[in-house]
This record gives sequence, structure tokens and C-alpha cells, in this order.
Amino acid sequence: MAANHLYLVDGSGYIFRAYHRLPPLTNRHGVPAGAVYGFTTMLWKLVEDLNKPVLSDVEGAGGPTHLAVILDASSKTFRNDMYDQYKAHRPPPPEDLVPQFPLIRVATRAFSIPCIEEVGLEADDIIACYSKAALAAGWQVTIVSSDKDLMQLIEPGRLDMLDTMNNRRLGAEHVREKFGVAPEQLGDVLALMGDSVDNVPGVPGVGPKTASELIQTYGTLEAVLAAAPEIKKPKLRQNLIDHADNARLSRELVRLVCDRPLPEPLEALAMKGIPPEPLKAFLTDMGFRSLLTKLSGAEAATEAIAPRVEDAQPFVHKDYETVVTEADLDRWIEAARAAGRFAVDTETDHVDCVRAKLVGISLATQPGKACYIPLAHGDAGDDLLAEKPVQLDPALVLAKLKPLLEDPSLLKIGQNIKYDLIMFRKNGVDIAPYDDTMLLSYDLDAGLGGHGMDDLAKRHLDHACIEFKAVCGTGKAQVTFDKVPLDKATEYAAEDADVTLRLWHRLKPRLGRESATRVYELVDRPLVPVIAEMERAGILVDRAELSRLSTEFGHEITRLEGVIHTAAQGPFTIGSPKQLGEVLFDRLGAAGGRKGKSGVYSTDVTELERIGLGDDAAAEVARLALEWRQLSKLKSTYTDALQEEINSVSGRVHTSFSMAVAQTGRLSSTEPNLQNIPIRTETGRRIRQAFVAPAGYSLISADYSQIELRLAAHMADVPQLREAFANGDDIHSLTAQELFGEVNRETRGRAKTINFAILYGISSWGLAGRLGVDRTEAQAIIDRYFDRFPGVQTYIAETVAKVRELGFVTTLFGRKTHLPGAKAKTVGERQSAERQAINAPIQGTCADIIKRAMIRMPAALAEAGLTGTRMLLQVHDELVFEAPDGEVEAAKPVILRVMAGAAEPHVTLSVPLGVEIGHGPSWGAAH
DNA sequence: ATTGCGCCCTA
DNA sequence: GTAGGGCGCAATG
Repeated sequence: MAANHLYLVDGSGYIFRAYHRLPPLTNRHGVPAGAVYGFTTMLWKLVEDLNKPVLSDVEGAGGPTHLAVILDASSKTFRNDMYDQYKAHRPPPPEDLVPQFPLIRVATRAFSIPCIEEVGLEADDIIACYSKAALAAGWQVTIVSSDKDLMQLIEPGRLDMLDTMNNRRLGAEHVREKFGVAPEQLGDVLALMGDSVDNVPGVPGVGPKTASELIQTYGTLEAVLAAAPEIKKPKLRQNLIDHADNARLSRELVRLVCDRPLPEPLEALAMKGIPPEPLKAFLTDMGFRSLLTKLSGAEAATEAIAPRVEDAQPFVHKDYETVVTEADLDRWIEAARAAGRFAVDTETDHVDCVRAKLVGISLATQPGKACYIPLAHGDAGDDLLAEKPVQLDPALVLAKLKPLLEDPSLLKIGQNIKYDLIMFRKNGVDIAPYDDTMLLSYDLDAGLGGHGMDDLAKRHLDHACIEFKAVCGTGKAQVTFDKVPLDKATEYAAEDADVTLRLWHRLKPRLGRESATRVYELVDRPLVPVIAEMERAGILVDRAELSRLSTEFGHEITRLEGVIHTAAQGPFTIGSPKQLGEVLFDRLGAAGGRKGKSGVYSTDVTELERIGLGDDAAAEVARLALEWRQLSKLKSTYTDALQEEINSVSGRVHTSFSMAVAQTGRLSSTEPNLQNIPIRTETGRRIRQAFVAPAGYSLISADYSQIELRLAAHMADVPQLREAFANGDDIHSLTAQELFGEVNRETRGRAKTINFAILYGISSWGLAGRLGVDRTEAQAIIDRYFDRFPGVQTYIAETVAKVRELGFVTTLFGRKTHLPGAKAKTVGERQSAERQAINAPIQGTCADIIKRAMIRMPAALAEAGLTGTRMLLQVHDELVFEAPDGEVEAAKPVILRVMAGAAEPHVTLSVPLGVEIGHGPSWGAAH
């Protein structure tokens, strides 16, 4: 006899998750409806399963015979009587989610499905009550939710949970995996760990891991509390003793109530099929055209208002293949050809791609269908791998893959494909054409979160990738990927390719819909091979010179230490802001002194300079400490560190440019950061002089002159500024003349500060601080600026209006920066977002323009026959080249032309782009 | 061994 | 007031 199977949908939980997972759609009335759309499709799928005996992916789990949606009726429940702080700090739901709550009830009614809520009970409790009743009647139960509190109810074979976003069944094994205990012990774990969102106190210092370990060791919460005095770790022991009451309270808070009378009898939840009305009316009203089409079985709607929701499939690591035979390799290559596009990922033995060796390659041809081709596992010989595993010959694999990876009719998809491009280039393979999911995400969602694979898998697939740490270990025990056994390596590497392919399916279709195609195709995607080549080239540094500077700085630092300790009447750690502050203010009695939030005196430059004006011991220490700070900064960050960064293979320094980190579209540089090499002080500039060209070569430095101000003049349409740039006039002098009626050193300096303040999103408070005037005076200056340059005021007003309305701003090339803070609750946060909104289009357009110049540069140099000239670095508005001495003079006009014309033809500026260029034996000399 | 903070280098 | 990365210290595990 087929047992009844009750499905209980956690409606409130679902809508919160759907809201954060799905795009912010609005229905045809302009009401936000993304979460409702998700909810509707989810119900649809559940209902469809009604007539299927078994869900395809789970053995024995049938579709529903009974179904209800459970909602929270009110925010106050009996738990608030127990503990008034319960859920007290939970932030209010987002503004565009609020109108969707009532629509959930409307949607449920449209399906003619019961919708149950009860005042004073949370949805979780109602679900518990129904679960208990149904189990008692011998029914199967499935709770449609992924809420951890509800996992307490799981009973093997009788009650499971369904995560519809992942299409994943959650059983006792899931609880065991996630919390290390059986479902019936979960309440004790949850009580110990607490929940910051619901404000369940738990025990301080006890997180999921410790809670799980304690319950695993002692069995129950009471047993843990009883054994507390014997626990070894002193802090944990004390916390358990001190907060035993909180733990018991938490236990009651997480306990689900299951003994209340049912609002509706079980039989009232029977599925009787879905009448076409009122469902059809609901779908029409909401404008869910694709679902409407499904319902009426008519022709496909030409343009559905909602995106097609990809059927989420679980990640099954055991299905990934390890390819070690030629026949298997051929089969995968054939599958990739047949698919027309596939994801590819390389595994290496080093993050540094100059030294890295290719260890393996993974491919994914369909979601869930991926393989790993190991090439060099166990080559080094080691303990983990007793003997070198059987693998295909790397040369053979590369020879077979080359036609595939270079086939112009096949799209290669990578996540941060710059790395793979470099690795394959080193092995004689030039991947083309390609897509990069990291850059797709960056161009769609900059400002909404990270763009690394783990971030994206979490955000779009609700999937936690296997951690690299879990495969290769961490710290001293860390091994390189070639030491990893093939089965583990396959799970990790193939998953990467699988995730990448699935992400591409989610992201690529959005590009056109969300107007990101232009910046992706015109700016970021074509930049990848250019940057790859710059990183591969690296720059030469004079190790001996850096070493000399290190020694020199070191001696001076030692000398200063002696003098400082004498003046301070005793030794202390000068590098510790805490100790320096205490010496200056408490021991030597310096006046003033402001403490930060961690209770430490501020000892930053402004503070030390202020103290240094005096003539007592504190002033002397402050002045000397400034010198000490400068030298130790230069030594530790530059002269010492840069020597370590010289690559043992190339003898040069290879930075890594991150293409998807900065919110505005800029690049960033790491390991080492070559975008913050000193230039402002004479001592600092000596470090720039250690960046050199090899014998017979020179370095060329070309930078845009005041590009951000020029772009502001164009974007805000300020005639005086535009003319001044066209005539080559001094822009700060002009501003001084307009604002103060006369130009001298002082007014020009103030005008310069104000011009920068505009670019950074002006505030009277901030400008006041910079100019050393009071707020009223700063505001008066701003008013005068707006009066003289009304276009600036309009630009700011329009930009702020735009970010408030749309939540993002755009550059002239269409690059978006999302600023969710513009809709934040606090004024401070909103104002901060507004300043970012004012700056991002300017800074971002500058980034777009120099990127366009970089993309065109290699071909322009090649066309001019300059085969020896290479672009090495980008520093936001500057490009650094290395050129044979014989090519320098010919290269300069090419570089100038490309940079000055970089916006054209896609963007036409009303101001010229000025470029300054110089060359010399070192970077310092080229300026 | 990892993490947050204060500080400071760049455009 | 914008955008970044990295160092040493001091407090965690």
C-alpha cells in the first residue's frame, strides 16, 4: 500500500533564501517579485511530482499526497516570553522583500494549496506539530526547507528534508556531516553554539565545531554541563560553568513545539490536483509568462519576464572521471567537441605561474559531467604516493588537446582564465576563444560580493566547493597538488571545472539582459592575454642596489632606536602603536591624545607631527619616531621584501594583477604590489630607481595627466574646465581664480584640494578637515564651487538620484558598480555609498580608458615594427614599458597616440587626454 | 598558525 | 571625502 506522504513547505524560510538568490525582478506592476517567482516555480515543481512515483534523484522518496505551505503569522511568539531578546537584533527585512510577503499567500492560494499560520507560533513549530501527527499516523514526511533548526526533526526512513534550491534531500547523514551528531542530538549542539541572527545566546567562545565535539564526547547538553569542571581548556571550562544557564535557556529556545492542536486536520491537506483557476489569473496578473505558457500549453512566450531557472543538479563527486587512458581522453575530447563549449581548468604545483609546472587538466562538458587528466602526480617521489600513479604522457595529452583548445569554433570557459592562459602558453597552446566566469561576474555584479570560484559557487549554486586546504593541507603540512592522490585530486579538480561550467550557464545569459556586454567584450575580456603577457614578462630590479638600501636603512633605524630609547628614558617597541602612544602620552606627558575604538592612542602622522612641534622629550621622540617609521616602512615593505620577490627562474619580479577585485574596475597588484612603489619623498624615490632596464634597454613611463579631473569636466559638462584643458591651462589656477578671485600659492593649493574633494564625493566635514577651516566655511566654499561650476552640482545630484533608484552607477563604457549601501538604514552608510557613487564613474571610466589603451598597445607596437618593446606595468594612470635603446624614440609617439586616443571610437570625450612620457635607465629616472 | 588593528605606501 | 595592498604587533586558537 502506498503510504501517504506529507510535504510541509517552510514558506518564510524559502522566500528569504529566494530573495537573496534570485535577481531583483519586478512584475508588470513594478512590484518586486523575484522571490515570489522563485516560490511559484518551486511549488510548481512539487506539484508536478505529485504523479511521479519516485523522484529521480532519491530512492524511495515519492512526491506529495498531502501538501501545505507554513508561514509565520506574527513576529512575537512564546519564545519572546521566555527570553525578551529572542530575535531582538534581527534586522528588518529588505525593503523590496516586504511587499512580497503577502504575495506568497496569494501564490499559495492560487495553487489551491492550504496555507497555514498560527498566531504565537513560528512556522518551525507548526511544521513540528504536523510532522509529529503525520508520523504518528504512519505517514512519510518531507519538510521543504534547509533550516538547521528543522533538521532536529529528521528521522531516517520516515522524515527527511528537501532543499529545492539544490534539489537535494537532507537526511540524518547530512546532519551527521554538518554537525557530527544524530538529528536527535542536534538541539543540544544548537543550544551550545547559539545563533547570532536569532539572538540565541549559546555559550561564548563555543561555535559549531566546539559544540559538535562536546556533544560527540559527552552525548547530551546536560552531560556536557555536568562534566564542565573536568574540561582541560581553561577558557572553555570557565565559559561552560559561567554560562550554563544561558545554555539551558538556549536549549529551550531551539526546542520545537510539537504538542499544539493542528489548525487544520491532516486530511485537509490532501492534494486534489490544481484547478486552472485561480492559478491562471494569478500568473497573468503577476506577468509570469513562461509559467502561463506552461499552464496553457500554448506556444512559447517570446519574452518571459522571468529568467529560466536552470534545473539545479546536485554535485556528485563520485561521478567525476580520472582520465588515464588514451581511449578515455579521446572520448572526452569528442564530448567537448560535440558540446561546442566546455570548461577547462589547470592544476599546478605553484601559485606563481612563472615557476609553476602543469600537474593536471580538468574538463567539464555538461553540468555534472567532468573529468580530471592527471599529468605529473608523484613526479617528485614522496611518502603520500607510494608509487607514481599511472598517467598519460603529458606531451601526448597536450598534443591531443591543442587542436581542441585552439579550435575557433569551440568556446573554452575558465574561472580566472588568465592563469590557465599562461600555463597553456608555456606549453605551446594558445587558448581561443575563451570566456571567463570571474570576469562575467565582475562585469555583472561588481559591488555585490567577491568573484572567486568559492564566492560564486556559494552565491549562484548554493554549493560549497571542496577547499584547497582539505586537499593539500595547510601551513607546514601543506603539499603541492602533484602530491595529492588521484581520487582526491579528481574530486577537487573536476569539481572546479564543473562549477565553472555551471556558473557560465548562470552568468552568460545575463550579460545582454543587464547591459554588461559592452564592458565585457570591449574592455575586460580582451585584456586578459595582455595582462597575462605583462605578468609573464616581469620587471628587472637591481638586487644589489636594494640590498645596499636595506643595509643603509637598517643602520639608520638602529641609530634612531638608540636615540629614541634614550629620549624616552627606557626601551620599548617603537613599531608598536600601543607602546609608542603610552610612552608619548603617559610617560612623557604629551598633550592631547585621542584614543581609537580599541583604546589605543592614535600615533599616526598628523598626531606625531603635532606633538613634534613642541620642544620637550615627547616632541623629540615624536620627530624621531616619524623618521624611524618612514625608514622601517621602506625597508620592510620594499627594500627587503622586493629582494625576496625576485623570481629564481627569470631573475625578475612578476607581480600578479587582479582583474576582479576593485569595485570600480581598476586593476590591483599583489605579490608584490607594484602599484604602490614610493615616489613622493626623496628617500622613497631611491626605491623606484632600483627598478631598472637590462643592458641595452630603457624603461619608458607614460602617464595620463590629470585624467580624472578631465573626465569629471567631461561628465559633469563644465565649460570653463573643458576649455582650460583644451588650451592646456593650469586647472588648479583656474579653479583658484573662480573661487577666490586671485591666484597665488595658497589659493592654488586650496583649489587643488577642493578639486580632489569633488572627485572623492565632497562633504563639508571632510573638506573642512583637509583645509583646516570650520564646517561652515567649507560649506561656503563648496557652495561657491557649485555656483561657478553648476554642471558639477547637477552631476552629483543626478548620480546620487541614480544610485538611490537603481542601486548602481555606470562608467562611460557601461561598467556598473553596485552600491547596495545606498539603500542602507543608517545615514552614515548611505552617505558613504553616495560618495562612492560620485567617484566610481570617474575612477571607473579612467580604468576603462587605460585598459582600452593596454588592449591596443601590443598590436600598435608590432605594426610600428617595435618588436622589442614590451609593456610591463600599469599603475592606474601610468604604463611602464621596457624598450631596446634603439626603439625608444620610435615607441614614444606610438604609446602617446594609443593612450590619447584610447576612448575612441566607442566614447567621444569633450576634453583632450593629455599624456606625459619619459624614459631612462630606471623607473625613477623615466619620470 | 591565523586574525584584527593601526599605520602607511600608491593613484 | 575615492580606490587599493602589505607590514608588524598583539591577541587569538
